[in-house]
Amino acid sequence: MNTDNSTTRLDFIRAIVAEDTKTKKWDARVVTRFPPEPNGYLHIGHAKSICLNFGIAAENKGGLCNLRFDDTNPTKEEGEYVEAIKEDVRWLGFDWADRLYFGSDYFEQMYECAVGLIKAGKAYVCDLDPEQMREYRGTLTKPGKNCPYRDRSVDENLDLFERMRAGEFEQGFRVLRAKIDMASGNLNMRDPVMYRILHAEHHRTGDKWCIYPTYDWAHGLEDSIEKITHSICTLEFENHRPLYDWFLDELDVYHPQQIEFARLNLSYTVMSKRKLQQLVQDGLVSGWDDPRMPSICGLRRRGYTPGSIRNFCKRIGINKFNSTVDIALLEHCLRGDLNKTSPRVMAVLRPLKVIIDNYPQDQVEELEAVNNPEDASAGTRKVPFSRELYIEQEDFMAEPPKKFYRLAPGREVRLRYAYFITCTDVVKDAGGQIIELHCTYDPATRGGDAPDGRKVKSTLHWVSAAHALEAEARLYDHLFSKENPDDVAEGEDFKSNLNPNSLQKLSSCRVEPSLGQAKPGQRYQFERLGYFCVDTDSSEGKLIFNRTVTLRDTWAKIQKAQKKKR
RNA sequence: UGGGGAAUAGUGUAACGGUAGCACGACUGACUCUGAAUCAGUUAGUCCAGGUCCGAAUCCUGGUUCCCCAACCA
Repeated sequence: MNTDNSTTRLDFIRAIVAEDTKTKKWDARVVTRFPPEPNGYLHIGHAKSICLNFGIAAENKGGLCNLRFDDTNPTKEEGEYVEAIKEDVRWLGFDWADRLYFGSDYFEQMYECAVGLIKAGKAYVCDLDPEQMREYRGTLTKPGKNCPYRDRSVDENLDLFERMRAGEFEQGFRVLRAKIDMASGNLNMRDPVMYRILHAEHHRTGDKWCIYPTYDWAHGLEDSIEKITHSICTLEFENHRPLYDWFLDELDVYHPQQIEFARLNLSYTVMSKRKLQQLVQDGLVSGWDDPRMPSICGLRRRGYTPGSIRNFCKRIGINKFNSTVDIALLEHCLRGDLNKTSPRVMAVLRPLKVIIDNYPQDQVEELEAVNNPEDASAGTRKVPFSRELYIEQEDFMAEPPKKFYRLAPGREVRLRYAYFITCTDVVKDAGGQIIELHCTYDPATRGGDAPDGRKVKSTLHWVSAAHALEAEARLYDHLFSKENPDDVAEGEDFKSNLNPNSLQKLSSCRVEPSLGQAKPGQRYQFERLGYFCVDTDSSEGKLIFNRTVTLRDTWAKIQKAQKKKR
């Protein structure tokens, strides 16, 4: 039974693609591309675009999606980002096969095209400096005016452009502009710059070039050269579409269709490259791969699965208006995936010692535990049980409030896969802090069931004190404490909304011995606590776990509600 | 009198002139050796005002609100 009707309900972009395929607009070809600029790391907003572009290609017979680096600005871009981006796209589960391209590979062709445009009288070399150009451009409400260089002869333009390429001029002096319309209501059409002089080393072309194409000039050409059918980009490029079309029309070359969709916004986090960069630079997070970051590498380190991110991207839809998706949906997708695949294990985050007074002093039993109730093939494992154990501090209350049905004085609970125990005594230190519990166990309940059929209200996780491994756990919460981090008081910025409790490190956790071999990246469910994965900082001698996401926690909600009442 | 986009439950999205549906969240309840998962249910919506029509989220008119654009960034 498949009630997933997402395949029959097409978003507006897929609808366009389907229609074009039907009418054979592009000879029934479907070719998309994901065109990152290698000047930073990918984040989950990029994942939306990646899933869209690679997804559309995969859903259509013979469809292709290229990975193309839009590397037209050597002052901002670096080769190191290229590898990181490739790794992230691959990790997300997409394959560009042999179609890895770079805008810089087309520089020569672009140059030839520009020469053609000059010859056609559609482009000219302009000597205005940036400030003058701004003045000539006009404003949103006032038309611009033609610059004095607009009517240079074709020969003069050709000569100057050639000399720009030859490196005769200083950086910032002289640009090549398209001759369109200085009075256009669309500022992008007011004779946009096509080439600027940049005496900078390019990560791929080295010092071969000192003029570089701007986005508007380069992007459509890149799409055209690669015979892209649907050039999908974000909303802010809508104003650029007339220019995209103008260039390709004037050049009279293959002309893809540009389609714009809305970026992803997520509650409790920021998505702009600039802001994320700032968090890294200011040391407010440990790096781009800090598990609290919405970057792909951050999510990966946190323990997110590629499948959960893909599923999320499928469910948020595609539209043309700004919206903010509740991060709870991302977490829902994550839990859904992790629940099916994560081996269960017992770990105690904040240990409280329990002594089973009537359990033989040096006896150890190996009790059988289920690895994954969602997956019978995951099998079972043995967990050691002994007289001294640790349970979770919050699983005991000396004076239990209503609806607390874990351990309390005189109360009987089950230790998972082990025995029923009853609390007989509470030991406190001088300061009144509970330091250990004394309990008795019922030998007849071995394995966790009472032969007389009596029930207990709750089941606790535990570890054997002598056998447990010490570990560190890093508990994460939302990076920002406000749903919209940009919602700030006058004079403040988004950083003032950082959640001071977004990271909590617990260094004296105890985990069951089966975790001794755990390798970085491996994911587990710590029963009753959440999903955890081994951090890259972890080593054989020092286990470190990241809490990927908590389990849904009804008790926490009840507590919250009770607190509110008071 | 700049130009371009867009408005559907708290959130995200369907419905393309014919019963406003789905998911997340929240709230009930069932089940439970994870207060998890699972299952059942409740909650709540067409930006506003007119108009066309037997019938409007959808078409028309006029408003309102929000987003993008004045880099030699992408």
